[in-house]
Amino acid sequence: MRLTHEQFRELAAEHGLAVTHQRQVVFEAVIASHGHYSPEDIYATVRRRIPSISLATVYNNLRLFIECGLLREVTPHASTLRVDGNLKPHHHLVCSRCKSVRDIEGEFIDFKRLSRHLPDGFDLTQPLVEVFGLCRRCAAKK
Amino acid sequence: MRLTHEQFRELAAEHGLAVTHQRQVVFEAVIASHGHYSPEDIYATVRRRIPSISLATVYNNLRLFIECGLLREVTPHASTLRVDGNLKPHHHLVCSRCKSVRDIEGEFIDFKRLSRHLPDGFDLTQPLVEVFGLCRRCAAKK
DNA sequence: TATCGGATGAGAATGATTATAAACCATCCA
DNA sequence: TGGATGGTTTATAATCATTCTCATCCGATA
Ligand SMILES: [Mn+2]
Ligand SMILES: [Mn+2]
Ligand SMILES: [Zn+2]
Ligand SMILES: [Zn+2]
Repeated sequence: MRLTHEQFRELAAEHGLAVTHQRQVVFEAVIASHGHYSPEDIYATVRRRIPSISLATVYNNLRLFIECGLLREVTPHASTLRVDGNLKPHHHLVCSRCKSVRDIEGEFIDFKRLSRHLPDGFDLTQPLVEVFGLCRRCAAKK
Repeated sequence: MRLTHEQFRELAAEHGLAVTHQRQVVFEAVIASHGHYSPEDIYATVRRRIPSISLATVYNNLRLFIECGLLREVTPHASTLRVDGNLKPHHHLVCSRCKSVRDIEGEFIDFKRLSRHLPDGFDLTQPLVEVFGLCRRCAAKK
């Protein structure tokens, strides 16, 4: 996908964001990437078009886009290590906003259907699933 | 759950780990916690029993336990931010070892059944699901 | 074109985690 | 029981991703 200057201007207006050259180029780099990349990756790409851009600007804009819902965060966990002493296989329910984690019971995965969509050789012997949403408290605030 | 010295000794032997006092106390702290805590949290707990213990020891042993499968990591993503320009709702398949992320298609979640197990007020309007396993390459190595 | 508030860039600061190296100690064996 | 051995612990330094600070810049509006 390639955005015209005009399309990005409209998107930005919808979300109350000022239109700057850096912002447009960062956004386009992510959209065009078709992957799940890090800020450093994006930075490297964007520098080819704007050599003077700063890494902080990339971070700023990625955060901004994520908050607006213009981009999705692939790593929506707490940013620090958490460990679990519950060794019984179980799934987790995670709040995308406050990052709280709860155990969740129940057989709600259709493994037959899931396995049809797995890439060849992917090992799901001990499948773990995390479901993301908003906990009651965070849903109320929003 | 509370482990006797003897039980921990057996567990450690099974996994080829030396038995030390610090190691036992760290492990017990996690098992007893019934939650999803950070190394700092565990450190605070363990210090009540071993005031001289070092934070590095807590990190060392948590890592070790996770590698052995004695504990589970609640945050099995890459430790740095990743962004996704694909705005279409979709799910992810994540390799627990190399942290690679792939999009996955298909309706393999039984939301009716899932919602029966949700805590009251949890908002799943835009559900995201991550399925963890081992990619072909990592499954081959192991 | 002049003004103003938000955006940018360079570099410092922060915070989590890991690396280093010396002291320590669990285990094994004489 | 004492002594060697190698893995473990500790204190601290180093690293790395990310955020902060603030001076400068620039896009939007009139
Ligand atoms: Mn759990
Ligand atoms: Mn994706
Ligand atoms: Zn929440
Ligand atoms: Zn892998």
